[in-house]
Amino acid sequence: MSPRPDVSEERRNQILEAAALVFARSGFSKARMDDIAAECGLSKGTLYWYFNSKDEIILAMLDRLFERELADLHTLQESGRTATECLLEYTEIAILDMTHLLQLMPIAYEYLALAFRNEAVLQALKRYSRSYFELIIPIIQQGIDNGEFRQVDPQDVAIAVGAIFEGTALLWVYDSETIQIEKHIRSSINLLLDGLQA
Amino acid sequence: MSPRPDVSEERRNQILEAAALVFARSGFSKARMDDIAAECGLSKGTLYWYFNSKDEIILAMLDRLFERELADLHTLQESGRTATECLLEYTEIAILDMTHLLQLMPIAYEYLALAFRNEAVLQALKRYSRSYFELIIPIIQQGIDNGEFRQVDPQDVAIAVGAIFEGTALLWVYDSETIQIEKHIRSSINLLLDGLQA
DNA sequence: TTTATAATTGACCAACCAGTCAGTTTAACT
DNA sequence: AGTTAAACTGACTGGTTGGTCAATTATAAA
Repeated sequence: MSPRPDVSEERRNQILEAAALVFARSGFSKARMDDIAAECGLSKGTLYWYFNSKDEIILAMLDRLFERELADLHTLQESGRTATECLLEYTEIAILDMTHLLQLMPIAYEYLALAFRNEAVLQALKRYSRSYFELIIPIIQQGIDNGEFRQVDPQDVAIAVGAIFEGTALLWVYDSETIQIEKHIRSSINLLLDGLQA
Repeated sequence: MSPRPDVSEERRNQILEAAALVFARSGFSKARMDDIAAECGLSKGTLYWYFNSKDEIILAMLDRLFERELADLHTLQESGRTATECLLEYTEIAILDMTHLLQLMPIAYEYLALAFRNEAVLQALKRYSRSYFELIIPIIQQGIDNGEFRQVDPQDVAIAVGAIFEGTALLWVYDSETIQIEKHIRSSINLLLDGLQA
């Protein structure tokens, strides 16, 4: 029945990959559909065969980005180690993700701006955020339970950790000469961990 | 010699005020010059009398935003109090600024995205960032010198503090139901301060 | 081969909007 | 009252670009 093999998945990936590049280079609004088409070696018409609009491409691309990052975080194994070790490994994974995504950073911030005006984007962010908390709060709770950390609100700590990750990346945009993402995320997390010792 | 009184300052303010509203509402690119004109009750022609382009309005508006915030931070008096007290007061001022600027938050993130592609924007961010460090590092240094804090790198701490401010605001965008900016900035800063005690 | 249809193309269109400018109004100074 | 020039207006234009679609191509199945 299908007179040609189904290349939908391949094409969609191809398009989203190209879109990420072009959006990072020019920003969401300055990026033209023709640019994306050129970048992935397809025609504009084909983009519209696989996506209904420019906005749909933006949304799909960002969903994909977050999905990947969450997948990485879930590689974190809680095998018998201490909570401190878990948090430190978590830190290394997050740093790795971040350095991979450096070139896509501008997109992340446009996405945030978008969240104020687009319910779908906001929901995606919320899902991502909550997955993060579900992952990290139990680790901290465990640290408290086994006497490794003093009595603190695990949610407060999780938020502090998250704020350090996101905030350091943000400060790096402010001044990439002064801020070294890897070094300063590590030092901030360590300062925090020091304050948690029982 | 001037056949009419000089209203330049007044007009420029009026335009920038309106631009902030419209940009926050629609985003930089969707916002039309006609919208800004309508918002401030002037004609499009008049906007171009005071500014050469839409971009120039964006730049001026953001300079203004940062200028104000820095001015607020400089109200911080270091009069004889402890470094801890200084940092806590600093925190309260930053929280106050942030809650005032909540509705302008989307602009802040578009601005960040812009920084990757616009040297002028990047420079403005860098200036702002460095003013912040010049303000806060000495406070921490003082805390170390008088034995209030243990031996740490003051710059590392300053970066951690900054990351907590910016990062918490960012997490709030992710999930404003879970994150309470005021409460969680305070709790994170306190966790950090705990780790600094000598 | 022929057929059927999914996949692809790119010229084209219509809407949009930053920026222009010829003309009008206002108020300080004669 | 008249003169001057800054301040202001808004209809208009030209370049741009998201989205369309009639035509074309590729390929699995008959």
